[in-house]
Amino acid sequence: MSIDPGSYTPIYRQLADLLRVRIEAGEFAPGESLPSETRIAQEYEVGRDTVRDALAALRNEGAIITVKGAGSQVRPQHDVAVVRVDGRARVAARMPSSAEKRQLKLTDGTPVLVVHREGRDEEVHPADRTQLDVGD
Amino acid sequence: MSIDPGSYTPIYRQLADLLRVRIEAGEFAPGESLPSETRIAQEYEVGRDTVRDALAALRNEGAIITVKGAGSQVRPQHDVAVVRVDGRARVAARMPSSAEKRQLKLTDGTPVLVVHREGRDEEVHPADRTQLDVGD
DNA sequence: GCCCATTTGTCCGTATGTATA
DNA sequence: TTATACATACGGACAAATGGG
Repeated sequence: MSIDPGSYTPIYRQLADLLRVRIEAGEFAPGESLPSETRIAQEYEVGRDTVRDALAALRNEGAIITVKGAGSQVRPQHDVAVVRVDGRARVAARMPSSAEKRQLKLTDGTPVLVVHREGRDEEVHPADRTQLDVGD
Repeated sequence: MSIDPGSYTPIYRQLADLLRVRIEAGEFAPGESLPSETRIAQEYEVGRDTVRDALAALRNEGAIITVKGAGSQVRPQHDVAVVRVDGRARVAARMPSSAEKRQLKLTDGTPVLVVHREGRDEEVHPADRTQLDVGD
């Protein structure tokens, strides 16, 4: 499979799909680095900006993380903290505000879980390392 | 408040902050269009690319939605469907796969809620129009 | 239905700054 | 210190979608 410049699907999206397949196939282990943007641009014969668009898409869907100066890697799996939610509650999810993102040290593509309970403050949990245990 | 090109905070981020403030102040109602990228670029005297970076940040945090050919608008609030979750369950949140994004017609910056229950199929709900009612 | 102006999307280029190793 | 890699910011050009007339 390769890139078709004549396709109606944008190149950066085709490239993101190709990289996603390689990631899911296990070609890059979690925590392992992908090739550099320049390298990928050479391999697929596209501009670096196009590569960056593809990597941005993968970041925003939580597939990879990127560290300035160091490169991109498959998103490492965190240990999951199971948070018990007693009693009746409302649970929602959303993207963090920029303040929450800083405070909780959230990477791009990481939502938060929000727990509302009667008479209590709202709880906000990072979704990349939290599961809720609810009910009963 | 204005943009300081000499700041250590990137221009596109300063611009995103400025626009976020204007949105939160109610200058643009939900569903109401923001000025065009070109217009914003002129107003703040920055390149269109910088404006696009700022708008992308706002999209990915769920603050706005953008429609090709039509512009960006403050994210309209959906009616929330409350989904009752009976019994014990595990609840998580993550960004949708590209397939889920298409199927559920999710806009950028919209996570999904995932409900795991013993002996049942996993349930996936769009977080921009779903809340879970859990417990008891 | 069609045309047209507007607007966003895609893709490329260059240059410079900053973080990492 | 040096080299590599990503981040930011500007520019231009054309494609594609929208909406109004």
